[in-house]
Amino acid sequence: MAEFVGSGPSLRAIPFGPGMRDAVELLSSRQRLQIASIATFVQFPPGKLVYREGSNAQFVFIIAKGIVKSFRDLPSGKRRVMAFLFADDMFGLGQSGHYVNSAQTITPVTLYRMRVTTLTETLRHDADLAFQFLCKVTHELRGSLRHTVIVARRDALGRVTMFLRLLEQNSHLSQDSKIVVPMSRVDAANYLGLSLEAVSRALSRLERSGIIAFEGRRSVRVLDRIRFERIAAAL
Amino acid sequence: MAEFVGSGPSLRAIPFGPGMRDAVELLSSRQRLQIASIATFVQFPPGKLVYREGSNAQFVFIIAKGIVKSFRDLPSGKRRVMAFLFADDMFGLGQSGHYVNSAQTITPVTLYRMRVTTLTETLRHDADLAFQFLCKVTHELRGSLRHTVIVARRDALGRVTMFLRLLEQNSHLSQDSKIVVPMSRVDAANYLGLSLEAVSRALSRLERSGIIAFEGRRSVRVLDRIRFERIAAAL
DNA sequence: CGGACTATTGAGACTCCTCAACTAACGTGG
DNA sequence: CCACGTTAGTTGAGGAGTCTCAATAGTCCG
Repeated sequence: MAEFVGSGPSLRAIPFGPGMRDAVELLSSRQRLQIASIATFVQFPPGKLVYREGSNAQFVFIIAKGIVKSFRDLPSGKRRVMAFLFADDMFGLGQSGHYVNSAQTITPVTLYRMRVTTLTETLRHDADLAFQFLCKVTHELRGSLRHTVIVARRDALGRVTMFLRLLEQNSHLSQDSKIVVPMSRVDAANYLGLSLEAVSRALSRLERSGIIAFEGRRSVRVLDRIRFERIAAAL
Repeated sequence: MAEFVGSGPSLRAIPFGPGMRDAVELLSSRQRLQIASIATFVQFPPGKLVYREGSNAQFVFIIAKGIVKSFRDLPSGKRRVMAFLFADDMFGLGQSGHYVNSAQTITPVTLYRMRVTTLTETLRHDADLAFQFLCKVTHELRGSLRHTVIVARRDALGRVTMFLRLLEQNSHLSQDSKIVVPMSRVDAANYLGLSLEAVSRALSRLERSGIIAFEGRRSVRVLDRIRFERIAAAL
């Protein structure tokens, strides 16, 4: 088995209990080692399909590094991106042994890969670990609810603005109002339930209005935080 | 403490592991008794606010009977219904000790109420129970993803049709294509991200097209299953 | 440097939202 | 039992916004 980077996998989440705040590394070093002991270390290039919707859900994954999209293809041929997944996120929990979404890498990605059966067995014997996974999935549920709120908006401008804010909050790296947009416009559009033209137009309007400024196509800086937040909140 | 009905609380969900299918009662009778031992039995009339968004998240709830809506009020005054909750559903898992949504009863409701601290303590000492809660939250996460797919559609007709299908799958009682719609048009509209006029028009169109027939305002029968499913799938 | 892909911009059609009026249903009190 | 008021739901007309189709510009990679 390959060597594990750092101190092993982690699960970023905000617990539901009182007295804790902001993002928390859920796992103790003991728990990280425990997961590491049942996980395999795998790497993927960008654009690689990790698994396909409906296929046999053998593995659960935790991201060590990189970005993954979870998506679903609809009968019409449209594609819905259900979530963008970052470091310390978990994915691959299916339904009745089958994946409900497809998963594909966006950047080069490093994953911890565990057999569902092995993970299940481990969780059934370690209450603390199972509880941390519960916190993590609850955290993902909240993320999904936020996504629903974004998608339910009618105006493209507001959706795109909320999306940028989401990326900003997510990337621990975002310094001095610089937001990295690691995915393509098409992926963003599929996440937001918009056409890519609408995404492009909304970004253009934000730029022309002096609210944001592009630094290359994959990086934006927020110039007018007041108006930025006003648009995001005006739903 | 009041007496508990039946065999105690349950958690309906579809596990992610292999070899299981369809809705499953997650909890063993031992686990039900364990939850019952830390839960209080509470009843609410229709339209009663169970808790308010942002307030202190002291309790977690499991529904024994009745229907609850979980919603969020937006700055504009609009209301987003994030989920309708039915028997054996759990709700009240907040963030950092605060509820992220408000919860309100729709029908008369009977709830199992547990202190978060007590539940947490229990889960930390019972790996099997924690694992079942994990399955349940995973199940709710899938429900939220379905919701996102529905809301991301542009056409009101399709959204309303998918909503009816959702209700049909959810209500264990739905016999011979009769679907009970227990919530108001406004609640449905807030769930679907539509105006109530749009919901009303969509239902009217479905009825005029001969696809559904109303039996009172809160009950519909699917007459043309083929076209019904075609509309639901045509996104 | 060329080609394929990604992204931007423009014009017309369609759908939903808003505003408004109207109808139906329900519960209350006389 | 009925009249009334309140709430819920239906239907209509105009305006705003996005989607689609189409063409152009920019970018990445061989």
